[in-house]
Amino acid sequence: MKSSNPIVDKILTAAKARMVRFGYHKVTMDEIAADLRMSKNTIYLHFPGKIAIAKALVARIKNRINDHQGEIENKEKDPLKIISLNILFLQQELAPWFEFFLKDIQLELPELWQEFVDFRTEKVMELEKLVDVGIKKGKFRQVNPTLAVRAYLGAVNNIINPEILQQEGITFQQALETVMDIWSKGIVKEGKK
Amino acid sequence: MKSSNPIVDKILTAAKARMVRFGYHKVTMDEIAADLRMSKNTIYLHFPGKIAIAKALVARIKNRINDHQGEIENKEKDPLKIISLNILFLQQELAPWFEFFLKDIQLELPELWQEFVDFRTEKVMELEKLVDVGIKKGKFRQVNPTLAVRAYLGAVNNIINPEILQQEGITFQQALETVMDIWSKGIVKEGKK
DNA sequence: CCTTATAATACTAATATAGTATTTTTGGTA
DNA sequence: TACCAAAAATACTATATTAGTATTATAAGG
Repeated sequence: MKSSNPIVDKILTAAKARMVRFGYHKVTMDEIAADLRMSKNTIYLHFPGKIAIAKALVARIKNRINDHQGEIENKEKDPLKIISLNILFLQQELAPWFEFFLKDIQLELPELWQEFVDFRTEKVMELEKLVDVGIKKGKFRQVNPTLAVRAYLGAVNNIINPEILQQEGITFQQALETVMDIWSKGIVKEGKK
Repeated sequence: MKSSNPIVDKILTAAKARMVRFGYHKVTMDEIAADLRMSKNTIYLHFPGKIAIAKALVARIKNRINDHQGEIENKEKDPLKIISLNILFLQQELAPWFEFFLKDIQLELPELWQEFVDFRTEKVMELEKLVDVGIKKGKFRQVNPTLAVRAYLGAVNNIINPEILQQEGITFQQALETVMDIWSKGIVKEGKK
């Protein structure tokens, strides 16, 4: 993994901070420079333009996730735990980008958007394989792995939300355990089906 | 429920079609007029401006959902079924707006955004009460109703997706049944816990 | 006090678009 | 045919936005 120029890194970090919140289009080069207390010219010294920043951001997130990949599988043996940790990590890293940044990118830089989506699909498919293995081993019920993973992803996504956590007076970790609990055991009491 | 001018209705329908896909900001009055093969002046005859259209759209969706409210409860008795139908309807009606339109509105017309979010919260809370009743009656396990409903909403949201349905070769209805199945019974085989 | 790097500032040139004004077309009616 | 709305087509204005560049000011090191 190539470690990049620290200034380049600072620029990307500042760009990410804004673009994740407001989208690609609405963030101006002036704002990024102001955040960094850096001249706009200095930014143009390291990047040929705004588009290059978007591309670098996508490259960075892909690297980040790929770097962390595989660590979990070495430490955990329980397939439920492996799935849970993977989904947690994926959602934490990827979800923020979809909210605003990728909505803009989808319209303004469709090739880059496709690259991001393909990457995500690839990662999700790896999770589906894990569920599939669980089914084959007789540990899971005969559910559609794709739908099961998507359902879990959506559920986690909808609960990683500071507002709700605060409102419910629970920690992030507790919320995830609850979702995992529902996903694995369901909400219906046994014997009541 | 007041039935509005048919021209006003046409304008709103055209505006919705675009704004749901591209957001409020990116849709121009010229585009709406072109879609309708109608002069822009005619639009301005019925609406004082673009903002008024956004407000009317929000008002219309609220009316629509409120109108359909309650029908389900009269027809169904099984709480699981009631929850399922309610979540389905809510997600189908509301989810498309969040994708692009509300992202823009959140930044450009925050009061209107708040109105929409409050409305949604209100509806979700009604669902939580249903889960709560299920728990009190001993039909459901002792799960956090808020998280359970959010998890379900997120799961449904992540599966209402033409691409996935096609890829899996299943119908919309089948996908919903799967999600309901997982949500109620979990993915783990009984006796394997 | 000179030099270099970068911050601060100013500028340009292109683009977009809400809203209005004007002209043209159309379809109904006498 | 001639007239007359009403709405479509077209043109225009006025404003805002902002990527990218050029210029000037400032500060730190030698």
